[in-house]
Amino acid sequence: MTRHAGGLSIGQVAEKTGLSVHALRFFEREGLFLRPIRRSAGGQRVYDPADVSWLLLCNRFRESGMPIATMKRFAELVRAGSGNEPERLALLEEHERTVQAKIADLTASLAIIHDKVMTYRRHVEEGTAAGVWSPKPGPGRRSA
Amino acid sequence: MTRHAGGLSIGQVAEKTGLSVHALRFFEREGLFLRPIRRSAGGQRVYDPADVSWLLLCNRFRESGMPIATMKRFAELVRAGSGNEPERLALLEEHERTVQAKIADLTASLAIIHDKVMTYRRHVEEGTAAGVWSPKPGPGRRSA
DNA sequence: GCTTGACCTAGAGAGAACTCTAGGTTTTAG
DNA sequence: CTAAAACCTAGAGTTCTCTCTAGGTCAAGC
Repeated sequence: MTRHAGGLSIGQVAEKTGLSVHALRFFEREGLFLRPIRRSAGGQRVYDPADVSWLLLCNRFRESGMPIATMKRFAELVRAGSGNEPERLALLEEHERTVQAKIADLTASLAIIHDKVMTYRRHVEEGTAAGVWSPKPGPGRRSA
Repeated sequence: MTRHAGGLSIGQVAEKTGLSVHALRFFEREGLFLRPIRRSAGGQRVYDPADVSWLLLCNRFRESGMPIATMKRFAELVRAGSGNEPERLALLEEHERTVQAKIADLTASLAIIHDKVMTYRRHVEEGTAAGVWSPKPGPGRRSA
């Protein structure tokens, strides 16, 4: 695809964003873009750098577990133009809380997992087996 | 179900673990338990307290994003009895790293999301709109 | 001008982890 | 004893997020 005023092909955008071309088309069908993607004379997609920035933000949302439906909602608000900033803010704040909660949960789980790791390390080093799970909870307790 | 020597019904286990009875049967089919679940004379499942402890650990694994296939692998190692502790340790260590990475990613995303939240807060308070996404990147830059 | 690689659409398929259904049996409470 | 609640199996269905296929079209290099 010849340069369309700084335009990028779907393949180039895929490379820059780490998303597959399939995923980019999928996102478009889902209405995640801020505006219609331009097309070349031959019908191929032409992306602007702004689309790439937006996709990078979307990627952050995705990586932090935001469902596509929510990204879509956010995109709709942005597309609707100014006036709904409080709604956008509310959406972002809620997602922020969600992410904070997720981090807290993971951190709690991590502590427990780390505990098991330490327990197993001791056992492996010392060649003992006490305190780890066994099929029939043999002589002692079962806990690691 | 009459008490089978401290045994618990599937419903009781569901309540204690927060898993649905469907999920418990599913886990069993998937081979996530450390040993076959006993059955009452009438064919109903009878769980031991040890099964509940194991499920609670499994829940931690699940909540921290461990795939069922990996939990199954861990269960298999435990079922196989002692001797494979180094393998169990390796599995746990890898999961620990995965969780750490996940927390790091989320933390990075959170920083960016928090940034956007702060930006929007300012805009909403001041009634301005500069610096936030708009459909046609109007007068200024587009970044928030 | 032709081959090769990138791109197009519409829609099917995948897989992860459940969840639910249908049709029937067992337990428990009154 | 009986009715309701809980349980059983096997297997189909759901949700989410892509991913892949089939059957072409478009673009770029030699």
